Amino acid sequence: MDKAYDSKLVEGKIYRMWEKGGYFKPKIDKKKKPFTIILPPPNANADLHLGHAMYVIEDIMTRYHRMIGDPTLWLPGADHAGFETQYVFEKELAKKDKSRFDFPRDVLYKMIWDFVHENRGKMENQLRRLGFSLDWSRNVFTLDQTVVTTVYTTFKRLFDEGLVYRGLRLVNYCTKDGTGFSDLEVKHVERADPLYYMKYGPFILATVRPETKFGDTAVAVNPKDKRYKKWIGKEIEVEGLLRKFKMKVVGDDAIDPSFGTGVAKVTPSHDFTDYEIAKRHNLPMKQVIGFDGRLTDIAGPYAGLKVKTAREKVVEEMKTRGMIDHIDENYTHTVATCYKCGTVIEPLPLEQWYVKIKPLATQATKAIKEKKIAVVPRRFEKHMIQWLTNFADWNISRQLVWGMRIPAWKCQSCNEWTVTEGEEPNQCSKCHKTKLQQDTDTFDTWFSSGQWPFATLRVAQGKLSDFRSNDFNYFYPTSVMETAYDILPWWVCRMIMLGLYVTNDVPFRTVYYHGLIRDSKGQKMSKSKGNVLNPLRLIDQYGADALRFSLVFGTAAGNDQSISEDKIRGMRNFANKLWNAARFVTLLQSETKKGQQDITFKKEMDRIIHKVTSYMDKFNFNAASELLYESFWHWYCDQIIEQAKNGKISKTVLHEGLLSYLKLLHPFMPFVTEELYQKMPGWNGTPLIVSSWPV
RNA sequence: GGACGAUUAGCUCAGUGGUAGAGCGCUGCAUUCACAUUGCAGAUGUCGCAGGUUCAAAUCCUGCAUCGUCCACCA
Repeated sequence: MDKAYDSKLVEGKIYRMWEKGGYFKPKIDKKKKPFTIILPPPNANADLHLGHAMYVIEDIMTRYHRMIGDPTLWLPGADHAGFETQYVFEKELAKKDKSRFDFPRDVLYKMIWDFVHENRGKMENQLRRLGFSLDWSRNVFTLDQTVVTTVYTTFKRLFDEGLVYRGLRLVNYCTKDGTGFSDLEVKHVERADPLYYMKYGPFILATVRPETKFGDTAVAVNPKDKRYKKWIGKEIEVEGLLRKFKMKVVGDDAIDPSFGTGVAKVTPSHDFTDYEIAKRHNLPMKQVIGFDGRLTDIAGPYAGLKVKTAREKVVEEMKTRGMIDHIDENYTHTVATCYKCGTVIEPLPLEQWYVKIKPLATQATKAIKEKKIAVVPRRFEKHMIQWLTNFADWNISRQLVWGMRIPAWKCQSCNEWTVTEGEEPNQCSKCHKTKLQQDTDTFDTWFSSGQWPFATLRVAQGKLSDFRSNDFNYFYPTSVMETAYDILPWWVCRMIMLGLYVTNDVPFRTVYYHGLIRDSKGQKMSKSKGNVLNPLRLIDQYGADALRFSLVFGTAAGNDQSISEDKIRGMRNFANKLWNAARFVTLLQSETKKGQQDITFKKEMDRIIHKVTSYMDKFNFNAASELLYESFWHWYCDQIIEQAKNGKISKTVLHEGLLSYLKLLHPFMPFVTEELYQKMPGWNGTPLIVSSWPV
């Protein structure tokens, strides 16, 4: 054996041995309760980042349960990541001076498909480099036909039961990316913008968006506001930029008398509050901003201008015509922006598919409150219930090509929608006419990933070999969902809602949240900041075991952590310590002489085994790793090995102790422990990964 | 405006009722001893602040401060 542990010589070889040996596949035993984790599917076309390495917690659980004898499945997958991927692909197109509009839909789809599949293997090999014991024979892609069919079936059932409906309302629309979003994809940022006090008939009113004035259909005041009470219900005459026009005054509680002058213009097509006011007062809608982010014909000479330019021109013209009273230049407010590209989100009126959330969320909340799903750490239970209580109906339509096209066809005669489980209908379900046109939109990616736990396990449904068709019945509900807390509303809550709806059972019995990884200064890692640490580089330099151990050591569940290379180096040293302790033990000649401290040693070893096991069962991997590190280094190595040199501990007992440590440490540091286990004298030929946990 | 988290050794963080902990760093000593990716010895903290509960509080309660995160339609 070499004097130092060299991870490069070991990791590839060991992983191939595991994979070839089929050790990642569960041994199904109907009499035993399985342990199941579904890996949160990384984007198929993107490299892993350090955050993905936190899934090591799932590998720790998986390896532990495999060793205690549970039929254990950790199922891998890849996400087509609709919007994210199309966004990246469009950037690639832009480099070649092309855009998505240069290609027919099916050609574009094919191009993105190829793009994704060229990159897909990369991510999967990175998961292997981390040592993840995923059952690759069950690998699933979100666009696999069986998954698509499952998602379509759910959509149809939701539609048939009135839980999905077509609605025309204001949508969060990014005019740059050309798609609408759900509320969650909107990022609110604080910003300073001029607040224009403009003359509006008999009033002066404040607005940051004078360019939308062509879409005004009323003026609103608070009904309790004494200053304006007499105007409510009356019509006012306003000198506009285009012409003189008449405008109704309505009283509405949404108006805050203390803001501005207490008078607001109502632009129902471009403001959520105004839209609500319009609904209450039956006001017409006038769309002045188009989906291209330019003003429509309603804006007369300003038509065709982009919003920003239009605002400047409108303000300029109003200034020269004395229509602006004054401008508050120090006004700060929050603006809705696209979470991806930062463009200001325009609320625009658009017909979309919505999931009625209330009935689904009620079920989900009930399941959490009744402890059908345990939440680790506990504090996130409150977050989840808050989210479930506050969710608005979910817009699942996206104006994208990359994704599952919505299986809904609109009748050209009666305008009714026919929804199927994917097959093209030959007639309208209402009027039976045959001229139908499919919705051009695709599903929000989260609508499909929200069904991931059962969609993955149902993947075969009798179509493939037998052992897989029974997966759903055997492995569902899954044991643990382990993910970063930042996708709690996007993903976890939706999985619970859709899981309960479709399967009548929770999708997982426990949800464990890990924190985010930040750089050594505590800042969020991002490509633009240039502080991203590549997990592969760290693995190359320190070994996968060291990286893995440093991610769980000293990290409480749900807390963010700053990663530092110093820490990883320290854990590499620990792997090396393990290596050398094992080297020492293997160098010993076997003998049967008893040592006077043997009993005491065994007792302490038992205590450690018991403690670590109990920590594992309680999801306290941090405590387990610390106890193992501390006791192995400073007790087993510093004291026991020294005692063994003096004959106080027998060599047999020392050897047994080491075997226990290799087993206990295996979930955390699978490579070095496996390598050493197989080097131990008297190894019986069974790999450590499928050996039994010490008791 | 609301919610949540953090505040503990120089740095990064564990610890949730019973005499303050780890990693890294620091100081001194040790080198043909399994390991210098090492060993031995050592220093360092009124556990954010102020009250309260308790025989006992870093830990529970109340209030405050600072930092951070998420949410929220003030035009």
